[in-house]
Amino acid sequence: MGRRKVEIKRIEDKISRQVTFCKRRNGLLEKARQLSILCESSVALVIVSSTGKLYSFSSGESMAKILSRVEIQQADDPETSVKIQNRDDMFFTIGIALESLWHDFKLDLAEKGMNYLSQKELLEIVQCKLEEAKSDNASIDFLKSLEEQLKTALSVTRDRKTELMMDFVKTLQEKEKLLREENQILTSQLSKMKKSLKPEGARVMSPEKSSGKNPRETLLLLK
Amino acid sequence: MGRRKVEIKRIEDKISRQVTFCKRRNGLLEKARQLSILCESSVALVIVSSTGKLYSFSSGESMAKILSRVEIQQADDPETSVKIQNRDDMFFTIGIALESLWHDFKLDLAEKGMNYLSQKELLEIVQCKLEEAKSDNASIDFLKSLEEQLKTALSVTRDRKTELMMDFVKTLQEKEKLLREENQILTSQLSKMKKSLKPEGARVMSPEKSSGKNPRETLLLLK
DNA sequence: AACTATTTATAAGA
DNA sequence: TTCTTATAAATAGTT
Repeated sequence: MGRRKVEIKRIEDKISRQVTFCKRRNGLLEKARQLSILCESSVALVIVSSTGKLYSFSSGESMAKILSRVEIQQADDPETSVKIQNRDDMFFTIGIALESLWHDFKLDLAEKGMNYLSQKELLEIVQCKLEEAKSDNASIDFLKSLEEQLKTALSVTRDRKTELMMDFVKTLQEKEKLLREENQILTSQLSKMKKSLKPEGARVMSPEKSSGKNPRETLLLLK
Repeated sequence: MGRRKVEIKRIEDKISRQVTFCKRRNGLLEKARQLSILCESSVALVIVSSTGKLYSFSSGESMAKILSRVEIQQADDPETSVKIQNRDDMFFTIGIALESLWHDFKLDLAEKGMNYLSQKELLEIVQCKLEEAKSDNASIDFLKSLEEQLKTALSVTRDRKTELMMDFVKTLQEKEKLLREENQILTSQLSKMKKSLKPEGARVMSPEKSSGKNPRETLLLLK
């Protein structure tokens, strides 16, 4: 829809690519908004330009409703609930979670006395903050804290892997404790024997020779 | 763009709302695809109809690139990296994670010998499975496993907490190894001394009495 | 699910 | 950038 028909392939010219991005991005966002209103559907749209700038739209409401419906259903009958087994379920889940988070975020801002901002303005705030972070030369530790953030935000979500790891750590710590106890006993036995023996026989095979590691260093490593 | 101009407000007639949803949904998905190709941008779009059916599009590629760039930047200078402090950062993160997940999912399916499916067909599979799950009256345990799923699926994402725990586990395992070595040395020293001493003085203090745990059990625990 | 009259989006030019 | 405008594309109402 323009002066001439365009093939759908990467626009090579940088300038016109940027211009087209701007126009079509706005068009897409507007269409998303219209669809969500006209047809009472939930729409979540994220666009990231090739320069990394973020644009998004989300309708919220009814998706949040779906979410809460699912939650209620789950609460009613926790025994029949089924694990997410595959990526299909997961994608759907994430999609809803994303939408829900975004919706919450908007509510959050609204509560903080920004009731009169349009969604467009909200998005501008978000982008502005992200820009700030970038120009501060602060590379954001995005990914590393994703899990933690999710946990904070999605308080309903429980972390099984972490639990398992915690258990494993606990086991290891117990092992360590036992070993140290054993070590101590052996050491004390040894020193007592040495005392009772006095000079003879103690150096049949020195620990330094039987192992690459020096036990003193070892103990130091153990804090 | 039709026989007459329409106001952007909820379409009251159910039938025409559904028809419009179908038409505009397809239009929106196609526009999203075009934008992502023409302008090399990353686009993630989720649409949920008022009846709960899911439709989505995601471009992937360049978002994944952005993601890896962030990671590299982070790896280069872990000291200057900054925590996600607010929901803005988080939303962006989630948006990228979502997009990345979807992209991974598509790759996954493609690998599993479904190379010739169009994206449309892929989506149909997803929807079909979701429909199945619903009609099975199985309320999906969405949120409980969300975090775990994210962790499993986002192979690009490195999880700081997990990393820290892994490090911790590694340290513990090293400690364990050293302790075992030390233990072995002590044990061999002790047995040699016992041999050279023959009967006298060996049982000044038995390990079994100085500790509640039997060292043999301990060694068993250590595999 | 097609058709087609219109509206809307947008490519190119200014 | 922003606006203008010719034209392509999307789609509302109809069949």
